Amino acid sequence: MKKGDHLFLIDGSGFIFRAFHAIPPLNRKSDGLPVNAVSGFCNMLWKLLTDARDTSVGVTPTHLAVIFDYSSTTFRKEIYPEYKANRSAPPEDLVPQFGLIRHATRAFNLPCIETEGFEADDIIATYARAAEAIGADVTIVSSDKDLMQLVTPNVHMYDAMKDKQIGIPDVIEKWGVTPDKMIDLQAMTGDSTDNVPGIPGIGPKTAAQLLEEFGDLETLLARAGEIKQVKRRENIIANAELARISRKLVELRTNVPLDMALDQLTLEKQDGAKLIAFLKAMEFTTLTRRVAEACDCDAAAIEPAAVPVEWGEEARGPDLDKGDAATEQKAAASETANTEVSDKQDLEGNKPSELARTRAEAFASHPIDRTRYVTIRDIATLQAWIAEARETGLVAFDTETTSLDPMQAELVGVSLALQDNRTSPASAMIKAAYVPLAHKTGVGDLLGGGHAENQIPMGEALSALKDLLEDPSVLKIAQNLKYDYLVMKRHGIVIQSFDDTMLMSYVLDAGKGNHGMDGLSEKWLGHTPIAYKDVAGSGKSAVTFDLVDIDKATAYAAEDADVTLRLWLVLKPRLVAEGLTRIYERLERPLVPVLAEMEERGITVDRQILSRLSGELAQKAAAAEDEVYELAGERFNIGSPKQLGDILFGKLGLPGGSKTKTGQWSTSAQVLEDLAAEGAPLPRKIVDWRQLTKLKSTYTDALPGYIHPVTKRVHTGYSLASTTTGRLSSSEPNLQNIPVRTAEGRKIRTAFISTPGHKLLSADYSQIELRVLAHVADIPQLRQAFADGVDIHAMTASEMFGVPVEGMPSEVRRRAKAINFGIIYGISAFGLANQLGIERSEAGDYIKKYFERFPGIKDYMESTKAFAREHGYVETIFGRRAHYPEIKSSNPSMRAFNERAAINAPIQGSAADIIRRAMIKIEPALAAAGLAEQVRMLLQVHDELIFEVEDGAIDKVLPVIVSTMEQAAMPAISMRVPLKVDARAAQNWDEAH
DNA sequence: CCCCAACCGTA
DNA sequence: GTACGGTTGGGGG
Repeated sequence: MKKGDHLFLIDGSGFIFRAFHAIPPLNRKSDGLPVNAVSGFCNMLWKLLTDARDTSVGVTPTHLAVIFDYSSTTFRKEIYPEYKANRSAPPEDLVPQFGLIRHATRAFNLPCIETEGFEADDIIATYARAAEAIGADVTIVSSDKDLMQLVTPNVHMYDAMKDKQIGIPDVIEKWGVTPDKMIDLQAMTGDSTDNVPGIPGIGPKTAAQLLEEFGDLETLLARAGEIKQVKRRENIIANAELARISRKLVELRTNVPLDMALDQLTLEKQDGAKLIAFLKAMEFTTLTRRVAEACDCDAAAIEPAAVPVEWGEEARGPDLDKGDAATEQKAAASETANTEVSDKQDLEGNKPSELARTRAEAFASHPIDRTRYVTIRDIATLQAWIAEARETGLVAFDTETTSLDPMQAELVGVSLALQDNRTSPASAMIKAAYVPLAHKTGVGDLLGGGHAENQIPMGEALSALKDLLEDPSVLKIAQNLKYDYLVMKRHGIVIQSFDDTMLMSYVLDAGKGNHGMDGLSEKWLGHTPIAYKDVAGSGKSAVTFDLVDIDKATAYAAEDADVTLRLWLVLKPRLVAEGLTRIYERLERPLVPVLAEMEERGITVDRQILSRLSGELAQKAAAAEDEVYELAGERFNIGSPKQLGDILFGKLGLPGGSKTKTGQWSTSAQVLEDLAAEGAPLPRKIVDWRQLTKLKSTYTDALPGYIHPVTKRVHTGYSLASTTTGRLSSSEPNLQNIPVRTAEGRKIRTAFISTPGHKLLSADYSQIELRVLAHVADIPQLRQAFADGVDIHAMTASEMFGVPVEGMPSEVRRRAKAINFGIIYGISAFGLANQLGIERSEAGDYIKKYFERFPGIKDYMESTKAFAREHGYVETIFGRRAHYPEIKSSNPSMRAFNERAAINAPIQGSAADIIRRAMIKIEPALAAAGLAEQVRMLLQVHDELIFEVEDGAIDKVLPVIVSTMEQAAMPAISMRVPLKVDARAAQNWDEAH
């Protein structure tokens, strides 16, 4: 072997397990012998031997060996007798395949290597290092994390089942550490399948974080006293020795005595007849035919080989850690394709944080070049792009449509961006294209223009795109994917495997401005994309995108995909570096399809009811208006606070209350109520008029305009990334602010109805934010009260004022309730005084008293503020961050405002996280109960979920929903306070609530 | 035509 | 005192 050679080391035991679980066991020989793993193994080998160049490895091997485990009694047992002690017997159908795979290896004329006392991984490690020392390149065919410690610039891994190369950046992105730190990481996290103990309570994320901070395990153990988290510190100190043993278990030996020298692994010519004989025995007809073609043999003339099958115990060497189906599935599910950045040229960053920077710099030297964009006008070219996306496993994707409303939008074209691996440096080169599908000609033409020429027919293009978008092995990257998801879903395409750069930015930087593409592009790429209005015009002259010239459309649309891919390359490693991957993957990304489906379903709103209410409101408002003019002595625009102020405080000379920030007299409801209390009749009428006109204009008049012409339902849009705390927001229409507090307002809710044969089911969390407060601040009395299910505000009042709960005056309870809410909002004496209509000094006394009774609350507030000042953000109980960059402002009121917001955010945000988790879990929970078909989740209103349920299924559905919601924090967080959910079903939203 | 302030609906 | 979005009036361009 010499410099420049390429050695392939195949982890035979690992592959067989992986293939066994990945390939359906349908694949049996006619006599019933299961051969699915053997089949996968043979196909993979053939592919690598004949056209490895066409896989993502991209090179042809000069040397190759298949390595197996010999037995499970290795030196590791001596270090730690419990090593792999908990493994279970392999599945019955797998047992005979171990022997068959060794036969297969020999049939391929390949070295079949195993050494007693050592695991396959140690042999692989030894060969890899030896080859590397000579200057050869190495590809380890395996996706086992235990081998990732071997990855270097010259040693790659290759996941044959996903056709994915794993290099340094991939290890970093998956585990948050460089490959050389993998040993330390595994030593800390342990491995349940191998029974490697590790340090209890330390998972991959924590381990990566600690390694980023301390450098390596030994340093960490030496300086463990510096760790702030008490429990973590104690765990690490107590288990230091266990960690050291674990390290010995996971560190691979690179000095295993080798039976075959590297030179003996030279790839030999195939013996076609021998291979075909084996393949025929296995009844692999397709592969037999291919091999026969390739070696120009007559397969029919070759007799199947006699292959002995070992069913029994003596079948050697299953390496069970690779065989834990649950582990494998989890890995496959959590790993939605990692970056495919090739690092052949550049040794990209040693830390994820540096990777983000390195890439941003790479983009600076390869700025966006719109002249390179292409317009795809024929199906063959589109197919070629799709094939390339399959190779790289990564594609940025964007749709162009006729509307911002995904329920109305007509698809006009799609754009794609790919990493171009043939250019160098690979990390910086991206190619992008636009596929026009429904552009029209003749803008300004009276006939409205016809279909533009040279566009791929919509159906043909969609069918090709469907294969790509639904392929789980290709990661689709989009900005605000929910939009594209809905548009494509309406065309029968359900996007699988995706990332959303908007959501990544949101998870990283909530509270630091918007997460729109143009802003992110400026911020991370220093590039200003073409403005939409420069392409489609604005205002009266604006046209829909189908009327945009295709060349202009290409520049605009392809750029969007290009920018999106570049953003992803920068944001993905940042997510890892900041330890936020989990939040993104568990709390953010899974909500995209959930919300998209809620938006798509919509809810029925009864036009007649609203119309009748509008009439009633119009009459009442007109009557109120007349009375206002009567009392004012003249007609004026009541809706103008300016004119109203002139009447009230000028003409009538009523005492003005507060002023607005522009110096106008305030005419707020609060001010008017105060004036009414003084006995003036006009202010009361104004308040009434305002309520009536508000209900009419915002709700009864506006809602019918949102009824979709086809579905006849109202489809709100949810924004996942527009609040600082993690709440959703709803718009067009906003269905999170439908009136409920007044009887008049509640009538509007009666217009939200279920479809025939169904009921609306409303399930809402009771006092969720106070419960979260009791949990995070750990207040014994509050915890007890919630555990006992008593009236929380009455309990608070009783504690503070010494009044027994029995027979408590409602005013006393009201004050306690206001204080409880005030606490959640980051209380101030000013605000509380305002709320209760008392003196500021009195409010201050209440707060003081409250802090005396519940000192933990004060502690929580102070420590939250200190945390916010130190880090610039606060965290929810699940680790979501809300940033407050102005928390150190020199402006006292600005600073105080930020402090209150920072105190509120973990409470509001944790509650938001809990309901997010519930929303993600609901569908699977219902499906598990066999009820998925009878229920549709329609709306979310911060602490409430509204479902449409088939009449007959309500009794079964209700408990599933209630318990899913109540258990939603588990298992991530075990709440110190129970969560309580109330649920009810009725014909309309008013009665259900 | 666009933007802001004021106001008010929800949790 | 926290977090939103929608409507209206009104001013500036």
